[in-house]
Amino acid sequence: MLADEIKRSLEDGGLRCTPQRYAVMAFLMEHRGHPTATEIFEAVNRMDPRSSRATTYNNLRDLVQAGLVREVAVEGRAARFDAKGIRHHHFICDQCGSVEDMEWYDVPKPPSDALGTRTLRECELIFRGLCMKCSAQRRSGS
Amino acid sequence: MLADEIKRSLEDGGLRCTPQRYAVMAFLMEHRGHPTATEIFEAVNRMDPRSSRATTYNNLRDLVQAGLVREVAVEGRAARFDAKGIRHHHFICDQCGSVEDMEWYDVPKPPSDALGTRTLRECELIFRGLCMKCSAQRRSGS
DNA sequence: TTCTAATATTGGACTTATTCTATATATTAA
DNA sequence: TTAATATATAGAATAAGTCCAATATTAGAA
Repeated sequence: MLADEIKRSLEDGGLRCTPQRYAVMAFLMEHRGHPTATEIFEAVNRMDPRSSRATTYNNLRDLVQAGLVREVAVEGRAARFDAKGIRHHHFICDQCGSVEDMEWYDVPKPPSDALGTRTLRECELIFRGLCMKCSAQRRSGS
Repeated sequence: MLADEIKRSLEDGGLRCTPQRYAVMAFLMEHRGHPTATEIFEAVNRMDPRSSRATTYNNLRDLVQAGLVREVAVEGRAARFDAKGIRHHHFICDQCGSVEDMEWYDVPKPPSDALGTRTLRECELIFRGLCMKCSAQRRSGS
């Protein structure tokens, strides 16, 4: 059952399983579309229990720190979040800015002399171009 | 001479070479450290000619559209910019958030069935981990 | 259970980043 | 010159995110 799994992973991360925090985590696991903090806040408040704006931000920060959620690197002003599940790369649409998951595959690491004394944790790809919708639009005479 | 080169590249991009726009472009070419819009605005205003905040933002938008400048994909609130010159990947420090350039090397493209009808323009790598400074700090007993 | 300390939640004020609006100014083509 | 277009500007407006002090909830010990 998903509920227990979420509860356990929160506790493993050293976080109490409060209703608000649970709701954020559950929403992220069910909606793999890289929602913004505002989207998460609004979604959670359409259900019970309610959560304040500050709490939503606090919980997102805590979840990121606990390693359960990732803040996705995209340009644009609003942070986007992603429950860490299956690894994947990201495709960002030049035109509409949507962020989509792309199947994971291993990527050649940088040569160690380029890395210097940095500590490498992970390597992620960002693809850019036009998403399916914007591609179709442009082909059919923009 | 750099000045002429900048002037020409602006005009190639269909943009007039105004003093304010020139200043933004010149600053980005001389400071390859992914400055934020505010940093660029402040730097430009330490010199002549002055530029308003709105103009700085407008020019950054125009330069990105013309393909001369890239908005870097990072998490964090403020957009960061980068004069497109030599291609490179990015290293983002988990701890201090700094963004550093990493030497370019080609990356295997996704299989076309994963891509579907998307149009791919480019593929960029994001490395995560600890930068040299934060790495050293942690080694010496945090 | 009941109690307690540590953690969370809350609304609202505040800060910061960015965009918008209206107007003035400069540049280019005719 | 003139009209059309592109730019620049200050400041207001919006959006995203943070901070705070008071209150409530939670997990675990007694």
